[in-house]
Amino acid sequence: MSKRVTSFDVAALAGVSQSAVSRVFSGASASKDTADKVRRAATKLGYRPNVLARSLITGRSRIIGLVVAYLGNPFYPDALERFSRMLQAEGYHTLVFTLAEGATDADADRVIQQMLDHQVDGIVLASVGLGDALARRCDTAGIPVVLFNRGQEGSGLAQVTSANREGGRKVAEFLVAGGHERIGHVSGWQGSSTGRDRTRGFLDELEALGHAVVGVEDGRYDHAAAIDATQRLVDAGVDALFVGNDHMAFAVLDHLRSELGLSVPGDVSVVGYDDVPMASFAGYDLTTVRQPVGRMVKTTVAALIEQIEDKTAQAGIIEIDGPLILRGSARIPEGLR
Amino acid sequence: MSKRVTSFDVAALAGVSQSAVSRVFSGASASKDTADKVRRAATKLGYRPNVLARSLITGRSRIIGLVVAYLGNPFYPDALERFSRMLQAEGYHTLVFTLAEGATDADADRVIQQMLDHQVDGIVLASVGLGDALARRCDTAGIPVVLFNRGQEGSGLAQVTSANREGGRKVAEFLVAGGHERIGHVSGWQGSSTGRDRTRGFLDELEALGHAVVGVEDGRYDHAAAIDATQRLVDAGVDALFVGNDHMAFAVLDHLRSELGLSVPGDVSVVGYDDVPMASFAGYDLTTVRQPVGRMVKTTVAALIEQIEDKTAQAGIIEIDGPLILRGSARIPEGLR
DNA sequence: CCGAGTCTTGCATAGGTGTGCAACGAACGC
DNA sequence: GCGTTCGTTGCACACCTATGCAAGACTCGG
Repeated sequence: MSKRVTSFDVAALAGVSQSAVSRVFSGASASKDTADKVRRAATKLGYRPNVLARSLITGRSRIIGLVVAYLGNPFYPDALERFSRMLQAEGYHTLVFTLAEGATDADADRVIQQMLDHQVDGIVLASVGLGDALARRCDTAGIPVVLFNRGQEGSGLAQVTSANREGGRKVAEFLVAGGHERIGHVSGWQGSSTGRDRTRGFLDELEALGHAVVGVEDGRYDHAAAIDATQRLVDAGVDALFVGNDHMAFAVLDHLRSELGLSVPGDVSVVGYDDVPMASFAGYDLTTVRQPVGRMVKTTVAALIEQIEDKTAQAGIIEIDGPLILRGSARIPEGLR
Repeated sequence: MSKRVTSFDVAALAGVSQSAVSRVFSGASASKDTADKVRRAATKLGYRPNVLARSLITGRSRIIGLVVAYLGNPFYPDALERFSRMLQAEGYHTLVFTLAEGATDADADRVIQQMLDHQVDGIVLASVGLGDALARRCDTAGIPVVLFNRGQEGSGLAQVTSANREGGRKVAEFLVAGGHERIGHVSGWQGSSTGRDRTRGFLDELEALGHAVVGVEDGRYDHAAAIDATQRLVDAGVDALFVGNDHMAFAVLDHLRSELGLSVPGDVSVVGYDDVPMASFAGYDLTTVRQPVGRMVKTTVAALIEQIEDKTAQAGIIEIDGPLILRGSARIPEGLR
């Protein structure tokens, strides 16, 4: 390993000052002539600017902290992959932090501190399960934050979600149009805004259509809890279930078919939320509301970068609408066939 | 936002020199007395050492580059989550790079350069799909590298995989014991060591038991390719299939049941490889060889850190054995019930 | 031909830490 | 009491780049 080549080495070979080299590589103004000389010398020596030194002085690391709780729900790996790719394209990099669901405030503080230590330029909080405290602390630290797939009322933080209430509404409309009479709901975690919003949109629309809900059980975005909830709703005699996300819906389908021997959608229709890749597998073939991950990620990145580059940028609340994807797990109304 | 507090501020308040502060926080020797004074002043001011400055001077960033190709196969998100958590526990952080499967050497170089720019202390290459060129370049750059779930013959690089040949062998033994007569194989990508090794172990054992294979088709770890392969093997009349990983096995199961109307394991037994969480879902209930992700990740991290801390450490090849998990997708021999 | 204005360039310094070196004091053996 | 050794501390510098400032080069209109 040879010694690391610095901007001074390049300057010496090119016959200019170190500042000239710096200016060429940081995009500042420089004459065509010197720029050429510098570039030639740089490639000859294999020079690359030292990111650490650069960050140290500019105070900008071009690193984004991505906090995520649980990658078992395939929606998040998908998002993570897109975040990494998109940030890479924008010249940023992704430092991943995992924070278990049951994390205490002390854990959250530790993660925040570590992100501060690395001087991340911005933070994406990508998990419903992450407590409000974390978001507040990020914001207090003066670092741009965007909540991804997660809202927080009145926090003033930027947030990008799908149109959860509208999505819930669509499902209600669809199930009623399908002629279902005893509709139940395995909700997403009611401690999260996504869970609450989907539930509210669903229930509001049911009411507007003159239908009562047979029962609402909190599945807490958890496999086992969803199965318990399903059991209770089946006991109550449902003929349709709206499940708060696909991850739970798979558990629900398995339980209905394998444990209870019920036919889907013959005995019970099931509708999920997310449209993760697996939802289209023939084994599940799940009717579900699509969260347009690509657009959500793109929007999140754009919002974050805007905040980074212009500290006065207003933090907005952005909802992205997604369609209901019709598949085989729920009876389809005549008019839509 | 107040100004950032530096070691000089702490030194002034504690009545010592800046070097004393540095020594206290970097674990060098210092008297109990000064250490106390420094710590008190530090907490009072809320001081934390600047990681960038520290990395700049020591040349160690305490950041690990994790290169991953495709998170659609749920084995990798699982591994990623564990890597992040485990590295965090060891005081390292995870910078994620995605490299599409069809990435060119130029793409690979770009990623390498970016990792070098950030002075990562080590690199984990966690994807079968990543070309050999990338691994070589990482190594040439003089940065510790460990291949995760991916081998490379004669490269001299450290690598951690499961015992793929032994795994393939177990499957052959199991299927033969189950009385299957027409055994086929949808292989993992034959361009990867994992794919080749599983296939080789499987075929060697079949031969040793006096069985011929009906057919071997390369599924290339790809959904669509696996379905094509399955179709050809079904046409050839198989009564059992060993599929190169779970991700493909799900596609195979769906195709067999939904498209071809076959019963599993009545008409065809299916065995996968990985034991991703989804394999235990009732909808698939897949018999499969477990890759012990937890131990694989732990081993990888340990090997990497050893290389980082002792540059002369020998890079070894480590294989971790995993059991065959018996579920409902393959006929179980009498003796094992 | 001159003055004003614009672009370019080098000098010097900042950014915050780790560490070699030398000095210093204390402890200790004789 | 003196020489030696060892642990502690401060000084100064290194790490590598970006940038304010001032001076120089250059353009252009009158």
